[in-house]
Amino acid sequence: MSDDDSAVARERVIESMEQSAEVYGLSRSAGRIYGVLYFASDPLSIPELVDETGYAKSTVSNVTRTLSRVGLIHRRSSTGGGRRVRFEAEREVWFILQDVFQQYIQREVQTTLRTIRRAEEQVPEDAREQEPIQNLRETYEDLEEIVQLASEYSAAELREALETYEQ
Amino acid sequence: MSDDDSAVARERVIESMEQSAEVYGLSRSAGRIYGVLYFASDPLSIPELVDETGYAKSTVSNVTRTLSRVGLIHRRSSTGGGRRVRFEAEREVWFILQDVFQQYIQREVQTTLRTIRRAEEQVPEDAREQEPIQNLRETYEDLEEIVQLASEYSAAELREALETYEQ
DNA sequence: TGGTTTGTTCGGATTGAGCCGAACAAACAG
DNA sequence: CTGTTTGTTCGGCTCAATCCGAACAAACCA
Repeated sequence: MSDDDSAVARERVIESMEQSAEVYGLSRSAGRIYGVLYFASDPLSIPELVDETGYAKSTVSNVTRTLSRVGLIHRRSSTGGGRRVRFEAEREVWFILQDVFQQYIQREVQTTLRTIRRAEEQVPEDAREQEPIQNLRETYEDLEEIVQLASEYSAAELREALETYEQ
Repeated sequence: MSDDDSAVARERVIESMEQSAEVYGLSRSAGRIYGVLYFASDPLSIPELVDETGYAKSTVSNVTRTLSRVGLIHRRSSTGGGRRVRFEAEREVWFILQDVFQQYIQREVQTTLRTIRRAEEQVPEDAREQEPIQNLRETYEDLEEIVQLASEYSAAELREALETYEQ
């Protein structure tokens, strides 16, 4: 029966999202809730998400908050200013990856670079520590530039930039 | 006193490595042990690492194993085939990042892509699930190609590829 | 107004990761 | 051969994350 096939396929993809969520530093429940919203044809409320996922109301409440903060889903304050809140998935996966990129990698690279630079200023000229710190700084400067540029391109542009390089 | 300054600078960088380790899915102890080895002028044995880091012998043993597996440090079986093992840091940070890239991101992208493709084959032609799965697949195909190409370039090459694109 | 639905917040149970110390195994030194 | 050094493995402790249920607050409905 084709309905079954659809359901199975959908479940497979959602399970895959659960796993991906862990890689991105989120919980499995976050992956599942995002997945359910990704396949939903309309925005869902918290009770509906409770039905679909089997998680407790409190869990759904907390997870939707973090997912909204990170930009994976969007809060649609219900029409009429009512209390009922609905959530919609951000379906442009590339946007999500860019966000994660910026919020995690870029921040990480920048703070690391700042620390390295301060350390490099502090270390005496002839110290044994000077060279390794300098090497570290140079790599991270490359990295900062790469991450900066990469975050500005779309997936297709990025792909093309890499494919056409080295003529 | 310049020795102090060196020590402080070194400690700052190592603390930064502790933090970075967490981002890469490793423990803080892994970051510190790598850091100590990164600054060491010679390869260090487990007892020496215990002295330098303050961690228990068992912790150092376990952490060095995982760090070796991931390629962050190298096991130097002692001269003469003795039992004593020494560890040396991989100091080409870009190599490390490439490895992490390949072992985590690339693997993750590929397994996800495989799951998506299987799901896409299974889902009926006219099902509501078809389009979102197809979108997902297309993004991940771009992503796979990007990650593949990026992992083959050096930091400088990658930087240049992005900088010269679309001038 | 009183009852129902929705969403948030709190405390607690469960689980897993990280680290430790002790026991063990293997190599070496005397 | 005996004692020491080195490295691994095992069980246990602690802490943090995840999730749950209950209590609460806010909006809606009759």
